[in-house]
Order: sequence, then C-alpha cells, then structure tokens
Amino acid sequence: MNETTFIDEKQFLKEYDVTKYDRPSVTVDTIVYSVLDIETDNYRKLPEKELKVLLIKRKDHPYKNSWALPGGFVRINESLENAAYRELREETNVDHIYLEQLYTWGDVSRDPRTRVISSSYMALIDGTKSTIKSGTDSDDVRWFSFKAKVIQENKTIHQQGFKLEKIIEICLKNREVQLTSKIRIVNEMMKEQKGITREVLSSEGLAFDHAKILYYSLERLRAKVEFTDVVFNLMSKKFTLTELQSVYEVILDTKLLTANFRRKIDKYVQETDDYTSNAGHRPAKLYQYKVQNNYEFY
Amino acid sequence: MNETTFIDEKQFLKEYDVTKYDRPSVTVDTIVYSVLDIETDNYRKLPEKELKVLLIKRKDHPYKNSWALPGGFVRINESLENAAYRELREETNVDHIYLEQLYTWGDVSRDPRTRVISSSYMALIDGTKSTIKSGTDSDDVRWFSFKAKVIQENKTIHQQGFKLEKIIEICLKNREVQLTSKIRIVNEMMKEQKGITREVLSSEGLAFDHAKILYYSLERLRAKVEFTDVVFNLMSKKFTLTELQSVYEVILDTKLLTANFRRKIDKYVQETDDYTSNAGHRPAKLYQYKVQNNYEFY
DNA sequence: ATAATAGTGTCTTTCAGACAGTATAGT
DNA sequence: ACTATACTGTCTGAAAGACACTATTAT
Repeated sequence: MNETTFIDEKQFLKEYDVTKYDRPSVTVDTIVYSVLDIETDNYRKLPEKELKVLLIKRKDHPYKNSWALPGGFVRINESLENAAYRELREETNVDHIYLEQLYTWGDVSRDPRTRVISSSYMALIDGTKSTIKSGTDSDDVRWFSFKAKVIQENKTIHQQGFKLEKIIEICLKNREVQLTSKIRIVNEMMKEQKGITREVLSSEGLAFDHAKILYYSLERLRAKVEFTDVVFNLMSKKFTLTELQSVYEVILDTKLLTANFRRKIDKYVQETDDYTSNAGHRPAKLYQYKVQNNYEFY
Repeated sequence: MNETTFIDEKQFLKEYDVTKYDRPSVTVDTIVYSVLDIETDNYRKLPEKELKVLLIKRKDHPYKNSWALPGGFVRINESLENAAYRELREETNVDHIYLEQLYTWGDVSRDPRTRVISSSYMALIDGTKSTIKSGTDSDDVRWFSFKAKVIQENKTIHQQGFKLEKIIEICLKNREVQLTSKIRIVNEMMKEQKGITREVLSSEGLAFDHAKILYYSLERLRAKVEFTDVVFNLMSKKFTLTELQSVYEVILDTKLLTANFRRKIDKYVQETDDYTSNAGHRPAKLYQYKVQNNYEFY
C-alpha cells in the first residue's frame, strides 16, 4: 500500500485536474419531426400529409453550406437535455416541445474537427403550432420532407444464423433543395454474437453522419408510434380521426383500415362537440387527446 | 460579410483548437446482468434463481470503498462501445457478451470531480459461463442479487393530467454486503408537457447516481424481455423450458402459467436429444435457442 | 408409493385483420 | 344526383389467459 494514496475525498477532489486527460467534445443533435399538409387544388379533397424534418444550413466549417440537424456543443454547466432545448431555441425558435433522448453516437471519426460524441434527441411538434414555416422564415432553417426506402436487401443464411444487409436511400426535399443519402445497415445474428452496424455510404448536402442518425430516429419513431401514444405530440388540440389516421399512415408508410384503426385508438381519444365544416363533403367530428392514467416505459 | 471568414475547410480544420472550449469528461458504465442459481438443501427441489448484477469496489476517490458499476473514462481514440468492452475486460474479466447502449446521463453534478457525462450500457451474460463467481475471485468484483420494490406510490389527478410519484427501494446483496438505495421517480403527464424525473434519494455504499442507472436498466430489461428474445443471452447453450421460465419470472418478478409460457416461446426454441438426469423427479428435455430469421428493432 | 417436476389439451376471452355497408355535407 | 369523406357492424382467425389433467423419474 502506497502511503501517498492516503488522502481523503475532499483533498482528492481539490487536487483533481481534468486537463490531465484527453477529453472528447460532446454535442447534442435533435431530429425535429412534424407532419404537415401538402396543399391541393381540388377543393373537396382532403390535403395529403408528409413527414417533415427540420434542418439548418451550416454557416461555418466543417460542412459549410451543407444541411444539418439542429444542435451543437454541450456547455459545461448545462444538462444534455437543456443543451438540446437551448440549441432548438437558438437555432430554430422552437420551444416547449416533446423531447426524448434517442442514442449517443460515439464513433471515433464522426467529426473531422476532433473527437465528438453526440447525443441525439427526437422532438415532435404539432404541425399547426410550428412557427417555422418553409419559405417564410430565415434562409437557413427549413422543413424537409423525409422519405426513406430500402433499395437493396440481401440475406445470407449460414451455419448458425444469418446476415441481413440493407441499403437504404434517404430523400430530404423541399421546394428548392433535394438531398439524397445512402446508408448501409448490416444485421448479423450469429449463434453467440449479434450485432448491428450502420454506415453512411454517401450523403450529398447532408452534414456529418446525420443521415444515419435520421434513419435511426425514423426506426425509433415507427416503433414508438405502434406501442405508445407519442403521436399526439404531432397533433393539434383538436383533430379528426381521419387526420390522426393519416399521421399514422405517413409515419408507418402504410395504409390502415379505418374501422380497425378507430377501434385501436379509441382509448386515446375523446369526442368534442365540434365538427369540421365547409369541406365539400360530410363533416367530421373533432376529437382531442384523452390523458392516460398509466405510464408506458417505452 | 467578414473577409477573414473566407477560409476553406482544410485550413479551418488545421487551425481548429479543441482546447478553446470547456469540455465535459465522458465515461461508460455497464450494468452486467446474469441470472444465477441459489444453492438448495433439498436434493429433489430445483434451485431457485436470482437476478444478479456485477459491481466493483472502488479503490480510489471519489466514493472510495463504495461499490460501483464497472466502467470508466472513454479514451480519445476508442468508440463508446469499445470503451465499455475494454473496461469490462480490464475490471471484470468478462468478454464477448451481449452489449447494448441504454441511456446517456448528462446531469451537471453527477460526479463530484468534474462534469462527467456517462453512457450506460447493459450486458447480459449466461450464468454458467460467467468466470466471476461470487467469493472465488478477487475481493473487488462481485455478483450482487438485485431486487427493486415500489415502497410508496402517489397519484395526483389534476385538471389536465396526472402526477405519479413512486419511491423505489433497491436492494443489492451478497454474502457479505447489503446495499440499499432509494430513488424517486416522478411522472408528470400534463396536457401539453409530459416528463419524467429520476432522482436518487439515498444510496448507501453504492457510488454516484448508479442506483438510478441500475433501476433504469431494470425497467428496460423488463420491457425488452417481453417483446424480444434477449433472454437467451442469459441462458446456457442447452436449457430446460422450466429454467427458461424461471429466468423470465425472476426478471419480471411474476409467476407465469407453464402451458401459456411454452406456447409463447415455442418459436424461439428448438428441441435437442438430451435430457436432464438424476434430478429426483421426471427428467426434462433440453432445448436450445432457435436462431430467428427476422430482426427486431427494439 | 411418493415427492417433485415435466408436459399437454382445451375452454374462454380478447384483439387484430378484412370487408361490406350506411350516412351526410357541399355543390 | 354526385363526389368525397365519415362512420359502423360483423365475420374470421390468431393469440392470451386460466385451469385441469396426464406423465415420469429417483428414492
């Protein structure tokens, strides 16, 4: 036993010097989702909806002029969550929204500047409340429609498991810009070891590894939408059941059967006395979210 | 426009100086789970099982001599996951196991030394393979039985939502030591804002905010066990269905009906030709994990 | 024979999927 | 009357829950 190690905790902390160690930098990046209407010409038809993501145009190096997820460095005296909220306020003028931590990305070479570890958050915002409207705001904060599709799938079954390789194409589009990225997801499931690897293959106009983070968030959003009531964070105070259904459909990228859908979400909604009007067809009853009594971990 | 900002990305990166900014330190902490048998006296009775967690005794300040989750600082040139694996190897001699990121804890005052952000990982290890056996190894790595119970629950329903407050007592025990912690979980679900707060109330002999991290991991483990096939990472190569059932029961802290359980897990298992023997009662068929063809996101 | 576990059959209820059908504003 | 959407009833089959019952080994 070394005598010199016999110092008490108070003294130890006083002498503690962080600068002795090489430290990574830490950022937060937030995927802000909304589901917004596409304007239509036919006065009787309901507007279609699109899944949107908020991106900002980078004003500085690296990836200058590319688009990126809103986010930035975590300050030494703020929590991760507060950092995410602060960056959202500063960069996009969004506040008081649903925010949830997703995953922390710790690859060594994610960022060309230095070692940067990034915690990603997912935010959901009611489309009608969103103050950032495409085109009307400053040049560098925009909603992009977000579509992902599997363009290649490869399954190899060997001895004691399988390997599933998927190439996914991600399309981010608004009136002026279109960004396309490709990512590879490899899912190896052997007897003993199972693992998943995500890798950006190409990413034009989209900064860092944000394509991969975006796709991860979509997988998570889809999973949450099926098991929880997060969707209501994307709805305005009052909504029709058809609107609610199309939000589900846009996120899950499938069509649902109305009767079954209504049965399933019945417990989450509550009638109001109001109806839609002037729609060129039968008016729909407006509903609101019925606050739940229990808590879902996921 | 400032002329001096017109430098290209290459030059920008060359001149980039990390030390200009205050950076937090980053650690990883891993909750290593196993389900182990308790020895019994009655030769005919099957051994009961217990949920175990691996803790190490801290040799240095802060929290010297307290128990803590295995983990440590992330090095500048290793990924988060590699850091978790390395620390496990170094501290507990555990390798090649199922590892999954859980959550990143970013409160400002988690650590008395300095600002420390910690990514927590969950590891699952087959009880028979575990080289660290309580008592036989070095003094400072031990399996603790892990039990959590809600000792107080308080629900307030107000105007547009509810507030659910739970006090949870966590018990970590091995032959020599017993650690007891209390944490408070507040679940506020208002019309607009929903949020969850986790807070350590007291934690004797358990370092940092590890009580809260432990409980979070238990919630996650329980959720995963119900929807996925992670459990098989806790099983040895061959096992009886009764063993499998007790692993579920120990994790979920409930009794299950055998017939229903077997129906449910049927698709995950595969018969072998072997049976248990010398058990003092009817021998049981041994099964093994049947590798699945699809991939579950959660 | 007995203790203790292993393993199966089946009834009931609940829930998801599919589909057909009726209802109603605005022009 | 027609268009486009709003909303409902019911059949089917799968899965979850409950429970009773039979089978088999070591001592």
